[in-house]
Amino acid sequence: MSRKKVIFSLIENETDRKVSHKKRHIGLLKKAQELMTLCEVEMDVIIYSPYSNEPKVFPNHGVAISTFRKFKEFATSENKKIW
Amino acid sequence: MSRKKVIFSLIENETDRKVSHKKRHIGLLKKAQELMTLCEVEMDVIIYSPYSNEPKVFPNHGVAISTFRKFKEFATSENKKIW
DNA sequence: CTAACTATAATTAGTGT
DNA sequence: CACACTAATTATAGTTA
Repeated sequence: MSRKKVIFSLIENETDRKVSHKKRHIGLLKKAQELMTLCEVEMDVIIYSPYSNEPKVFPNHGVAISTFRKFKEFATSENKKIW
Repeated sequence: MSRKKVIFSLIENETDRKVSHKKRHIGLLKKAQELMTLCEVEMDVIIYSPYSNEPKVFPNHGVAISTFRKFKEFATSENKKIW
C-alpha cells in the first residue's frame, strides 16, 4: 500500500506478515476509534491472531459484552435462524 | 481527512455526519477484510449506528458468535472479573 | 527483534451533478 | 437522497538504523 500496491492474498513471508499485521492492527483500531468518535456509533471488535495469546477486544470487554448481547437479542427478536 | 484535517470530535452537522459515517463504515470493513486476508487473523466487528435498524455484523453472524464464544471462554479461564 | 523514516498507495472531506 | 470527482490527508510497504 505504499511503495507497492498490496496483493490481496496471504503474505507468504512470515516476518513481513508479522510486521504488516502489527501496523494494520494499529491502523484498524485507529479507524474504529475515529468512526466511534466522529459519528455516533457503538461498536466492538474482537481480533484473534497467531501473534498474541489473548484476543484483542476493542474498545473494552464491557462494550463487547454489551454489544454482543444486543446483537443476540436483535437476532432472536427477528426470529433469525442463526443460533 | 482530505480537503481538511479531521477534527477528532463528533461531527455536529447531521448530514455531514451521516455521509461521513457511510464512507468510513465502508472503509473500516475494507481494512478489516484486508487484515483477515493478508495476515492470518480471525476477527469480527459489530457496529450499531442510528442510521440502520439492524447491527452490521462482520464478516457474518456465524463468525461473530464463534469469536465471541472464544472470547468468553478465554475470559472465564483467565478468571477475569468481567462478567 | 523494534522503531523511525519516507515514498507511494489508499482513504476521504468537500464539491458538483 | 445517491453517486462521481479530486484535492488533501492518512496509512503503510519497503527501507534504514
